[in-house]
Amino acid sequence: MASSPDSRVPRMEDVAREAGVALGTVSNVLNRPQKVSPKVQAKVHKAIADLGFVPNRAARVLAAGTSSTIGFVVVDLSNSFFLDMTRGAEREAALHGLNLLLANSDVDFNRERAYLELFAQERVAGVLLAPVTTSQPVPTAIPHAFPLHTVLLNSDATEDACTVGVDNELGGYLAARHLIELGRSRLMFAGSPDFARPVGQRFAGVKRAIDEVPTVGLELMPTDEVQAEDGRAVGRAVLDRQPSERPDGIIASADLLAFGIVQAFLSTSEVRVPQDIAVTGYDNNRAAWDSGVPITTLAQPGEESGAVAMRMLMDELREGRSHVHTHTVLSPKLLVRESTVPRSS
Amino acid sequence: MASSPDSRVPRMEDVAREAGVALGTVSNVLNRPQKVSPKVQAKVHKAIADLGFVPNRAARVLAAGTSSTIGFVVVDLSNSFFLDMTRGAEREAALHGLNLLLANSDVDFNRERAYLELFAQERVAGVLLAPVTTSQPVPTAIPHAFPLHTVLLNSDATEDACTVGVDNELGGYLAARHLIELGRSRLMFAGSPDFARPVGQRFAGVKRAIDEVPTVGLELMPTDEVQAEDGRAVGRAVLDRQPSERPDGIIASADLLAFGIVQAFLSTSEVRVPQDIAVTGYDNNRAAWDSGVPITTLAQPGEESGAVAMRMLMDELREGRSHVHTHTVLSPKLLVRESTVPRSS
DNA sequence: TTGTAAGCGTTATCAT
DNA sequence: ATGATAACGCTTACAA
Repeated sequence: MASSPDSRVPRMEDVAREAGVALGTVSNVLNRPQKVSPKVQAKVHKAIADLGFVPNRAARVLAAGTSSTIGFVVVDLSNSFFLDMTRGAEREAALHGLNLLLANSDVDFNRERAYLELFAQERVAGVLLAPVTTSQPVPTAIPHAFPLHTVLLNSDATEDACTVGVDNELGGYLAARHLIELGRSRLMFAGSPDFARPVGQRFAGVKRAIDEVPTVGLELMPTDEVQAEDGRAVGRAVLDRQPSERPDGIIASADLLAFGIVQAFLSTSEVRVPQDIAVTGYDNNRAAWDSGVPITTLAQPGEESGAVAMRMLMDELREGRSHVHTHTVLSPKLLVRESTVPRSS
Repeated sequence: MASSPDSRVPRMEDVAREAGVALGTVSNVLNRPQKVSPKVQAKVHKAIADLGFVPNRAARVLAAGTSSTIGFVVVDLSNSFFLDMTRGAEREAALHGLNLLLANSDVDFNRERAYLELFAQERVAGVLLAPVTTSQPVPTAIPHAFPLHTVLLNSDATEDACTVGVDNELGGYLAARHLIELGRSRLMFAGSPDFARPVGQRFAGVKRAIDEVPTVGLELMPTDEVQAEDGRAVGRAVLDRQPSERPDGIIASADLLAFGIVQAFLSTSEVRVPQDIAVTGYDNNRAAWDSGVPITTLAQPGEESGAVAMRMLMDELREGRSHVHTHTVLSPKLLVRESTVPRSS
């Protein structure tokens, strides 16, 4: 048998023949409809439908030298902050006829690099990167010397790329300020400032707020990670102390951490939240929503980050050589819930 | 100016020249290393590194006619069941040198179709699809007559494609059976069997269990959606009744629903969970984990679904014309937690 | 291993 | 609009 006689994938040439027009006309119908009369367009579209023609993007990218897809490498899709970013980016991309493809690095630096490499090979128009964060100042932005237009999300300003970040120092400050205004004076910060750069920044903000009020003290309670389990450990450690030795306000560096802390307290009747100890989280992570006691947190503008980043990327693509990297810093918003202020009803 | 004199993107030809070998040899080094001597390979790799050469996949796909990337269109990445699928699929793909790109349809049928179309245009090797579920028997599997190898996840068997699903009827049965064995006899099913096919199947399973025991009654409590808010509404409705009119066991068709129900009960002291009313959820969704009272649920094998689906897809790709669609049904597992059985300690 | 060359399915340009 | 044709960057086959 020479080759299956059936169903070869139709090409533009086949569509042209079927519609009785020139190949170039089919291409025009698809890419520059305004250059083709409505009657001819109709014929072409009918032929496309009849044949089940699906344009070949590989050929398109190769010939045109440009792609209309954007790649987004995300550090952790299970965190709603990052998932929200993809929503914002996607919405913005759709407005401009761009497609968004996702890759989950899952907090694995090697996978992050592999996906960036993949997108580079695919010659996507550009990439959005919410990088694996470490305690390093700059997250080793773009791996190879390849001209891959990249916007960094949830990142600090760097010379290598446009960035959009959230003011973590401010977030820490707002959390501490909130507790201080509620009259708390023995604060505890749960989390390790060295764990990741954002955590260190939040801690710095907390310290700034504390330094403004001499009567307020701060204690650091390091944790291994920032999961609920680590929070429960913190909670138990606090419960093991004499009541007079306990803090009256805890600033957790992540929602899941706060969640675990609250959970540990709720499992006993020794400590009431927030009456005895108020607790704040960070991220407004839906995975920690609606816990027994809703947790006061700092909402990170996820969708906005994604949308802003996508716009910055489009600017960069449009500007070409004359482009100068820019940096946007968005502000977190304090969401007061029952873990710091009892329900008023 | 003719064209920017600087940094043109290097091609294989440039690598070949730099390394002092033939173009075909560079291609071989990349695709069939065993055909090239180690010494030459080293030279080529050095040239690739020096030039910062990044192979062009568009050209590769076009020339070879095959791609090594798989597209995965996911209905709802915020549900950990589906996110787990992507992890399983990715792990399996990586084992065989395939890349996995994600697209989030976000429960939007139009976006689902658009992404499938995109993957078809990209000529990916195949696609995995966790479709938007409706109450229709078959989720209008593959949109166009294009030969896009597709495996459906979280789906019932269909003639059009390979599928891997989870036995929802069994899940409903196991949940009801569990409550019955705990001595509950006035059961309530929260959720609308018509909302989506899986819900209807879970309800059928519940009925089967109920029918096996004449002394147990079942009541249906429809909801609009399956979110925490709908659960709170169910909880309030139950609380509004006389205690004697209340169920002693509630089977929620989703974790968030169960979550809302439990929350409503916890906010009063009228009903204790599980002593007065036991509650089960469905999905083992991490978004509902670690609630005040951990919720008994049916864990869906997410990672396994993804891995199995990817393997089925690879079989399909390998078998070509002789392929016959197959169907796998995985079983959910009952995870007993405190919303049905009080902590033993 | 080399060197050559025929595709792969588009885009884009040209004169008609 | 047409018809023809040169890219685009790679894979693959072939003869040397």
